[in-house]
Amino acid sequence: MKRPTIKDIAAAAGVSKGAVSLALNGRSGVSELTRSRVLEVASTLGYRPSVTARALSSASADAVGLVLVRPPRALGDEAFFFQLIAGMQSEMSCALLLQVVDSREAEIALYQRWWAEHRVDGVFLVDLLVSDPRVELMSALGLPAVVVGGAGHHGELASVWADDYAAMTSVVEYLKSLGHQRIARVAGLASLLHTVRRDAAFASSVVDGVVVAGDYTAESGARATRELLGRAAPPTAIVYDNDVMAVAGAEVAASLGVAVPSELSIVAWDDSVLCQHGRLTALARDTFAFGARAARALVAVIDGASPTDVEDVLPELVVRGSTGAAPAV
Amino acid sequence: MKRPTIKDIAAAAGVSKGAVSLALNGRSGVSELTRSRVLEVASTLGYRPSVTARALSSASADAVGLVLVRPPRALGDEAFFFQLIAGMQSEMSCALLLQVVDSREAEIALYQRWWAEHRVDGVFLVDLLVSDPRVELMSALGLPAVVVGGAGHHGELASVWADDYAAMTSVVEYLKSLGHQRIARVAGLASLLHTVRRDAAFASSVVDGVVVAGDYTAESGARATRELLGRAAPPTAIVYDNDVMAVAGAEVAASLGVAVPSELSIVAWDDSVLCQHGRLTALARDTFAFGARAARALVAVIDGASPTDVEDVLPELVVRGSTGAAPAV
DNA sequence: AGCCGGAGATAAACCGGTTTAGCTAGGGTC
DNA sequence: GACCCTAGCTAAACCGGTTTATCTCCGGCT
Repeated sequence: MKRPTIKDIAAAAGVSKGAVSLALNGRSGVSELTRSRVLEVASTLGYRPSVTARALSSASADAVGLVLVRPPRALGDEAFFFQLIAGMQSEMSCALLLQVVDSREAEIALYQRWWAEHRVDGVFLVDLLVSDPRVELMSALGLPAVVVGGAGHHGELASVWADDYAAMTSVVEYLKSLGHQRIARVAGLASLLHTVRRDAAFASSVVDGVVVAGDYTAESGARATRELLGRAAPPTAIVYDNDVMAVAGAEVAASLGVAVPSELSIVAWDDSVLCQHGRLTALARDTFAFGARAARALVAVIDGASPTDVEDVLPELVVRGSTGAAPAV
Repeated sequence: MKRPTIKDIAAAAGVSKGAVSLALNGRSGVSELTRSRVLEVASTLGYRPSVTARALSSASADAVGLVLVRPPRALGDEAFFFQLIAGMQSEMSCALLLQVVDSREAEIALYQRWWAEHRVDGVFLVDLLVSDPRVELMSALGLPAVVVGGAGHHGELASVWADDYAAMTSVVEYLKSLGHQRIARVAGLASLLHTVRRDAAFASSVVDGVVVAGDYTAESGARATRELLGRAAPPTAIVYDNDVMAVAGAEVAASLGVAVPSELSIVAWDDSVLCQHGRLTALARDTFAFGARAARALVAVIDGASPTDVEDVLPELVVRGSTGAAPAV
């Protein structure tokens, strides 16, 4: 089997390769008569331009890239990214080049390589670090990019983000209104920008708030919870940085005989089926829509729009059975 | 910024483009002296070959493809695919071109297009249909492919699969050993090959077994369960085709006041965090390892190995709190 | 001495597009 | 009628590789 090329069309239509190219791309330089003839021949031959060849002559690569730094095994449990990817796909007509690597260095090398090879038209940047070298890199390379989930403005890059600071504040206010005083937080990786944001918001709205570090795994969630509940003055409410840790925490509480929510209130960041079935109060954001928004932003930047920052809707607190009034002292 | 090309190396080393190409690819036609000189120049210049250009002259595209036919929104809940993708990535050094489309026709068109454009070196075929046109297509195109999860042999294609028939039989035997007589099944899409397999196994091992169709969504699982429990002689055990439907079914049972497992036993196909937290007995397979195996198979086929069928380990039944002895009559 | 063969290299064609330079014919201007 | 523009098209270069045809040189064999 062999696909028709631009040469075949040129021959069939009795014009030159160049004319065909002009005609197909809707550019001036050919008469309307010729253009329509070329288009007709192209469609009857079932012509599809080769993205590969086109990318070579410095045009579109018809793909955007996403690199995830993560131990591959851990990826499977993170519904967040899959939701995000699904959302991105819904707004893109091109393909997504996805690769999982195990280090930040490999990630940067990969972005450089993709750029050098004209493999992608643009990229998504996720898991933004506090001072992220990728932001600089993208500007230097001139590679269209969208920062996903990193609050604030980043160099010359477009960004799509949710206000973690305000969200954290609202969660704490909610817990306070229920009478909670000793509120703890099980945080995510400290190197990530949004962790720092949430930390800051938490610190400024809670007096004597305790923060324990986690790494998004169930084990770390369980460990942190056990540590917190074993204290002399255990917290009456815990806010977890993701759903997996929250669910693990709820189980630890149950196994220790700590009643939820009468003795301990639990809030999860990011809603999921897991929270729904565990009846956990969760800070829900529409990750799918978030991904879709990011994709729209990237497509816009690739099309030459000047980079803008898009703030996502504020996550909404979905109250379920895991939060309640603070226990009487 | 500009990456060095093969021409730059040729100039720097004082040889021709052709010689550089031969030297870099370890092919004969250049002296060892020249080869080492070229390699040295290439490394000092930081040369990286352009996959795009290489793909054009009918060589490797350094990517493999995966097309998912699915309403994008639904994708996010299917941890299965993400696990699978994560596993694939762990065994591949190249990138994965991922695209979600909404129809079988679009899927086929996309495979053809990717092939025509040399965009991928091979593809994964998932969600195999009973008589799947893609199998024929791959052979016709000569595009390396691996059938993922479709039991049995498929034309000239390699395949990686788990024995659904034996697995279903073992589940039923387990339930029978607990004394269950009225066993029902909430099936997945009838068009999929593995559904047919499981149906056949179910039919041959259960007398008067009831099968209700579902579509993997929580809603369909709930609906099917409600229907089954409303019957004159409701089943004492239900086997669901995925985890989402099983969890939904468990909730329906709870809301109807049907005790699990004393009045109703529940088994889910595919284990997940959802089942773990819902304490559901589940048929667990290591999806990550499954994906890794599929990737290895595809890499082998791309490297010219003759296609083979790899049978995955038999899924293991993880007994949790949702199954127990059948209620006394 | 004459012939053959092979190693080592180069120039050029090719992959499938885009882009630029150049050519031709027709119309308008003075 | 000479001159200039421009529309419409073609030929050719180019992107960065691979591959093939060709050319030269050198050694071995008869």
